[in-house]
Amino acid sequence: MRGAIAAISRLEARAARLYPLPAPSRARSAMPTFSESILAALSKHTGANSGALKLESPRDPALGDVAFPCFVLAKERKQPPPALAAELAAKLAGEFDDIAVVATGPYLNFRVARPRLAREVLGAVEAAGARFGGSSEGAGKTVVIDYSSPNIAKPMHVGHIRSTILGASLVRIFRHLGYRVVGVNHIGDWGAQFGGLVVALRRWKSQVDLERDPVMGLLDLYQRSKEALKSDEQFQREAVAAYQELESGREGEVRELWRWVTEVSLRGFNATYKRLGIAHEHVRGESWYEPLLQATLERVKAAGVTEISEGALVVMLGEVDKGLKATPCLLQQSNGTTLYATRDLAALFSRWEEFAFERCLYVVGGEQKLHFRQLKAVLQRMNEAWAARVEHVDFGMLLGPGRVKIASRKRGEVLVLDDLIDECVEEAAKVIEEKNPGLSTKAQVAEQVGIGALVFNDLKRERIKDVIFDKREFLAFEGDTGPYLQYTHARLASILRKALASGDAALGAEPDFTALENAGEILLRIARLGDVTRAAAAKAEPSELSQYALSLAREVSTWLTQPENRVLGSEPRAGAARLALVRAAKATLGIALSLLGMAAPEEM
RNA sequence: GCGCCCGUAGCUCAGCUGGAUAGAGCAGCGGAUUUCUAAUCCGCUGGUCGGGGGUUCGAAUCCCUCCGGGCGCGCCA
Repeated sequence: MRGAIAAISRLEARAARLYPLPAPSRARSAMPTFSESILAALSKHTGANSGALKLESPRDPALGDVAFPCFVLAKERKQPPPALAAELAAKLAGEFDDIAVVATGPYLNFRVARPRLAREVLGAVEAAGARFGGSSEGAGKTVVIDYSSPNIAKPMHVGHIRSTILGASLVRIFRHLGYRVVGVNHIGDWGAQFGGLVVALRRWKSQVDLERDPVMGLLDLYQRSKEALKSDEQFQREAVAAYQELESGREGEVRELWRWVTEVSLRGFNATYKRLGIAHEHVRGESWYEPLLQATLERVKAAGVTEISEGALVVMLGEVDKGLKATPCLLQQSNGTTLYATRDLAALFSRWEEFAFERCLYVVGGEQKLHFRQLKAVLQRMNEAWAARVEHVDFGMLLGPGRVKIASRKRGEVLVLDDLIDECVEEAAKVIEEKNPGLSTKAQVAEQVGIGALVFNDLKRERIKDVIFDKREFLAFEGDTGPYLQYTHARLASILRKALASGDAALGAEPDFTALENAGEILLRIARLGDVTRAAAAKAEPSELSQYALSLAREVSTWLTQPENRVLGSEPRAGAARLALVRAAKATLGIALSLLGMAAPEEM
């Protein structure tokens, strides 16, 4: 994937040399953007603070580019909104030479002359390059994102897909905004079940294939150990002993086996992550926090918020969160052992001390809402001011067609993530064979498109919504899918490639932006990438960007299809303007795809 | 029982944090191909925004209530 990106940027650089866009430098520093101009003029004539004036988009693009609803102001002035709109329209008429103002009922609609709009938007894209839509709002701030977090000794299955894909996208989004991002993989490498696994390894190692695919072999052993734990008392005793030995920290056979299991599991995970373009900054197993558990308990106790209830150590939470009055947080069982919450609390303290994060996001399914709400409430009771920085980024469940549960662990059926990815890639390869058999990079593109379909399927709706996992639907590669976005990108790339190859007359020409008269929606859409990216980060909601990318791709596709917008071989100055639009749309769509964690192929 | 979430076209979802006539995709029907890539585009059909109250100049959006569905609820993770 890295290679492809390098190739794209080489092409970009070459294209930029051949047909430079209007120099944005002076325009950006000296001239306000059209929305700034509009806000300033409104502020001047209404006396209202420009921050209090809210601009929006007209319902119908034919009405204008930017709208100002006059209701609020009209009420203050005890004036009918349409009258105020008309009055303001008259006053503002003389303010601009390239922005038209009309009053439409209670609305004031502004339309920016296409040359100005184009210069401004295309110039901003050109100036920012790959950083377009980004900012430096996160400079000096750290965001910790806990995502994916699989358990060892089992392959990643469809159940891990949502956290992995959502988290990976959030990592990219925050990074684009200048944050230092620490992607954390909190590996489940601890627990009583490893006692059973160790015994299973001792007994049946030779009966399974641990050579070719160790993780699948381990899964087999893990399932057999679960059976044996139920029926075989000798096995049970050995398993308990093995887990005790593991917990003791003693070096020996048990520790060695456990370490080996961890290693091969991580190796397997990393192969999958590599295909998805994912690399965590911080990989740490639950086991790492074991030595900190006593100190964590002491710390909570010292804060004076614990009590003993039915023999267990708990923190009552009703006083900081009424909804939790019936559900205290258990930190230590009556037999002395610690719990899930204890471990997460230990990890949280450790992360705070290590990273002093601005936000700490847990990309974990909605089933665990109570757990994270309790963790935050414990912090609140301890008067930790940073409790508010901890967020549970919850998401809906993965369901099969007909809303039935899939990947039920109880029955031991696992839909292995790698197999699923393979299936998507194979399907993509078939479509390529059918649509574009001459493509020289078939295998690479099939990988990009297949994975793109899978990733986008998970990101296109709000994360809280359940995902109906219907292969027939997202392997169709039609409509609102990842491949649709990639295809649009490839078509734009194709135009640029052909312009370069043929030495089109538009390449050296001075752009005539009046040729972009009917491209206003696209330009306005491009201009919004920054707002959308910020919203996606603020809400921890990648679907903001998915929906944005779909809108942009739809508008671009429509525009490209109209014969009058033909780029190549048209009148050179008009062609130059259209070529500039194509370049900016491609760059913008490419950035959006990359923020979602998808490849943007040049051809497909 | 308690806590939280969801309910918009036949299906899957948008709806710019309260604004103008509620929009896409899929499915169905009908069109566009000597293609700057038809993995596309255009048109048609399809709506009591779960029901009922309320707040507001204005509600799919905010509040209350009921209905339907889901998730969770101390010694698992």
